[in-house]
Amino acid sequence: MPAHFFARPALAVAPDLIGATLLIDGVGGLIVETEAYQRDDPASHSFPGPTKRNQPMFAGPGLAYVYFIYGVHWCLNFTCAEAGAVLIRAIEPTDGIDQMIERRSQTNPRNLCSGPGKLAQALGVGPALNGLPLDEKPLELRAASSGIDVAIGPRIGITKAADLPWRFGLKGSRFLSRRF
DNA sequence: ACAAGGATGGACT
DNA sequence: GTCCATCCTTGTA
Repeated sequence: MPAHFFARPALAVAPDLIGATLLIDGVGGLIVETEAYQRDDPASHSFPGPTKRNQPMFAGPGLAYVYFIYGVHWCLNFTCAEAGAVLIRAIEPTDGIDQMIERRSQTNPRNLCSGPGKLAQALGVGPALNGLPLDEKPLELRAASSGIDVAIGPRIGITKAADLPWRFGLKGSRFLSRRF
């Protein structure tokens, strides 16, 4: 993964992450679904300006941004240029599947990482990861191969700016959180 | 100090 | 399809 990969707007980074490999302590797989969140985007955590929670989004590109939602789930983002971020929404498991099964108490491969909360649990994402650089352990990222067919659609689970087509996925993948 | 609501997932009808 | 657990963050007084 080139050093400047994340030093671009989230809207440019998000589709390029489809097909990339993400590992955390050796556990992970192929990123098959992402969403872009930008600074002047009412749905973005950075929209109201700097706060304690969104600190990593204002701390520069190439960092992990981890937040807690609905009192239950953790979600993993990669920070980009201009206080943007990309939400990692689904992964096709390839490495450390046994550990994912243990963490998720779930044996169906399609239910291990098919959603932002699920993949966070399967990969052991928690507050300890917040703000960490993406090019250092325990994180490992490898760029996608060329020729990836990317599907585009509106983002999921938001009420503000819900019509923007800023969700990206690997076309035809069986590991998405939802169909496009 | 307090109330509102959320980038979800699992259980259930 | 509907319902809702559960708690952190944020805006407001």
